[in-house]
Amino acid sequence: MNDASAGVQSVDRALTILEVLARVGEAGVTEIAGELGVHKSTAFRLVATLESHRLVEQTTDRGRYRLGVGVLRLAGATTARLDLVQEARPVCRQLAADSGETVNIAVLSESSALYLDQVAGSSALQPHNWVGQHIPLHATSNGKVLLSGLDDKRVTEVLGTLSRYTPMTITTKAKLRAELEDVRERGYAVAVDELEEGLTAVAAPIRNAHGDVIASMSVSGPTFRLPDPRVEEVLPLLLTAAEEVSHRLGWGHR
Amino acid sequence: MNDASAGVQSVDRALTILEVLARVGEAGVTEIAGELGVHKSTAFRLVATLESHRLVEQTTDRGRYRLGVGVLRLAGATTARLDLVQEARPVCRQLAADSGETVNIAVLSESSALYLDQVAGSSALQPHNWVGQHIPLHATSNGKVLLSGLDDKRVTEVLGTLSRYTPMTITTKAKLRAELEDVRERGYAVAVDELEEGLTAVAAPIRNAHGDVIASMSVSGPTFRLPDPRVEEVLPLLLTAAEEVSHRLGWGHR
DNA sequence: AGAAACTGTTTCGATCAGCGCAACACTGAT
DNA sequence: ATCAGTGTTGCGCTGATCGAAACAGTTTCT
Repeated sequence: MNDASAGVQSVDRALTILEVLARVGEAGVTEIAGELGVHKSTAFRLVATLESHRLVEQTTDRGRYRLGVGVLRLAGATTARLDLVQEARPVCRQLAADSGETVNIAVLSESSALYLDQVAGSSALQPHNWVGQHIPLHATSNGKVLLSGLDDKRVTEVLGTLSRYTPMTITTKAKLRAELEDVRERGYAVAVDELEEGLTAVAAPIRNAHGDVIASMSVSGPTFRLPDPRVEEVLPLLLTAAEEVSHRLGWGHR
Repeated sequence: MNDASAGVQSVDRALTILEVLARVGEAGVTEIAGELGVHKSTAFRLVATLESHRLVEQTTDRGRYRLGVGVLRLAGATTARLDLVQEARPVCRQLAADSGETVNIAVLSESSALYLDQVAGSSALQPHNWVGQHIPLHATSNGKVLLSGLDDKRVTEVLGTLSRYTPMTITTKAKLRAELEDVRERGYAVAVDELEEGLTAVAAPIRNAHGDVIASMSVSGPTFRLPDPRVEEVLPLLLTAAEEVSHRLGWGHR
């Protein structure tokens, strides 16, 4: 049922209560006691202590308990320290090392993708630095991932005209919409020679605690170095990296 | 500094550690032990237990500790269960999309405004995550709206000294009272440069089935992007959004 | 280099905090 | 009125928890 390696049991039980409440939403003292395998009174005292720190509060009607605003307060302090770039950087470094290619982090910003961070791959020729640049959404893997997090209505709002950059660029909204559907289904996006000939990129979503797509992480490099089979190799690395960052930002189960 | 009525001391100390970390961001075992007035080893064991639940994590470089992702996971569960946030979130999203600015939900908590949720606007960088923070009531549009829902007697109880943050901050109770009267009449509140220079916000009340003001919804952004005429444009969007949430909470049907 | 002064971590025995028990107050249903 | 629930509280016993001291590393000073 529980991990044997606890530490301070009393604290361990209290924290387990928080997890139980997170799972079931609301619970009474008796129910909690049952879940922990301890006596009612024990559960009560633990809950009372949690309550004194406002981590739980009891509903007015019937003495049941739920998570309280103290949690949000802690979360506020957490996100202040755990911002996207700071959390993503070590993961990006690892991914860049493992794949040997350049890794980028981008967010949606005013109808384009804004590149927030970049970690160069191990290769000799350095790509140019995208950080701070606004890049069209429809012609990049990052852009497609970011768009895939929006509903159709917002996609329409955000998209202007789909400029052509190469013969491979997607320029019709219908085709783009179909592509976005694929991205949502597969959980990643690929762009080969769509923005620039000879440039291949693959991107995956980064989600926050609510499950919203708040950013995109990509691996990119010259097309000759990233042919289809190589992309297939890199993909699982990218996906686990993006998921790792999502988890750090609170994207838990359920 | 500490409340004498603790409950389970072991748990109380552990939770205090979380609060300390929320305040200072990062701390070592020794520092934490000093703050609690306990021995190093005690602090260590408590921290280790918190770590096993991922509520704190250890920075790689130097063995210091900070709040971890477990907090965010709990926060996600908390907002999911608070009916207010759950009902408000889609409306906030829409409002953020329509206005392009950041939308917040705040409630009254312990003589200050507690920010429960935030949806970032389409602008480039995330402004500042207010969620979980306690903000002074007299210097924010949200605060004024929340105060406007109280009668004069309760306003007096809740208000302490009105600290000055900028030259625009309202610092006399008489002036604030007059402002609150205006807010009640108009049904919204504005704050330009009152908490922070260059920050403009406009807020409207969210009411429950009884008509009480239970929360406040705001649109905020840099003053240069929200001059008077722009505020006038955003206002109707905000008012209908706030009313929509109020309706979802049961306000309106007799 | 070496020592001193810091870290965080581990071990261990004494002790007091925290546990289970049982009684309590209360609500709603039978 | 009785029962079956709830959350809450006082009280002794006991083992989980605490603090001291030793350990294993860094960084800093001499």
